[in-house]
Amino acid sequence: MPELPEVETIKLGLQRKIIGLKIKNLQVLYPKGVQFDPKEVSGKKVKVIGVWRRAKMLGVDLDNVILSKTKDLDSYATLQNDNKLTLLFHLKMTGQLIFVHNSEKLIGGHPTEDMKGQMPNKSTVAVFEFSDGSSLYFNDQRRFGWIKLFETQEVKADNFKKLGKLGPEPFDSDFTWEVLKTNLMHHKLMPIKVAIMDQSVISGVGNIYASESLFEAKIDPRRKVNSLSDLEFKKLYQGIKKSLETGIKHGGSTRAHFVNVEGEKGYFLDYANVYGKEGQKCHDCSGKVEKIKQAGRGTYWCPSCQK
DNA sequence: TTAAATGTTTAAAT
DNA sequence: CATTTAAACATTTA
Repeated sequence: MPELPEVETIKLGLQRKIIGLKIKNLQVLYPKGVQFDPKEVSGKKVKVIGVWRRAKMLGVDLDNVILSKTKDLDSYATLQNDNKLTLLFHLKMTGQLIFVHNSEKLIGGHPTEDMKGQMPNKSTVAVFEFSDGSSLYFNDQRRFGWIKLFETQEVKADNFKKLGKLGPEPFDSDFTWEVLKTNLMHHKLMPIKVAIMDQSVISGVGNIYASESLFEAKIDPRRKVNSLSDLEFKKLYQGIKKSLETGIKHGGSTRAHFVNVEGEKGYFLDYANVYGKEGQKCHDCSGKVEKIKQAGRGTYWCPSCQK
């Protein structure tokens, strides 16, 4: 599930909580979801030194050196990394990462009721047990998600080339509306909503934020890419950034921050303008939100203000 | 019972 | 060859 904002939120949470911890054991409950030998990271010999995100993937850098203190958690990992290991997570549609320490819980990913309950549960794929007694649970209802193990320098080389053909990160400074237009125009005849979700066009936008972005930009999701004007590409560029920012601001689709048993409040979908709002009144006009199907996926939009 | 669910890969069709 | 669509993956829930 998680799209960029959800994975970003999880990243920010884990950076605060697991950096510096040593992995005592990796327990695997669903072997297909863990594509390496768990012994390679078990036995207290590796320590978490960094957590990062690329597209919808989450990386956890491991090392066995003593670290000096740094404020910037992002650059932490890149300081010293030669021939060290990196865990790579993809949560796909229904993945969750749940960090538990004493009575505290950090949850992120696909929102379900059981994520608040006892761990592990029936959807638990793997459990990282740290030497301080805390644990990180990787749950995945539909079991599409996975964890892989790479050499850090290998996975980070050439702007994460190993991870596939990935478009620019939406918040990188070299991502401009012109870049967005150029990449989208590789799919001239595709409906704009379908094209936005291609990860080689732009990284991290999935089904929720594609609908939200087009609503922000007031563009009909069925429009062919080559029918957009430059002004509309600019509006779409802004719409993508705005909807992703809003998602991150609200902690992604899940709370994804610390809670003490109580405290479960709303999540991003409560703030969405159109996603999941079929039949409801449009936030911006007097129209009604509709749902259509595009490339096998649901698209939500307001026909009266998205032209 | 059928459809759909926040993703990606691969095969098939155009 | 390039582009686009559909199926597949596995499970739960409406």
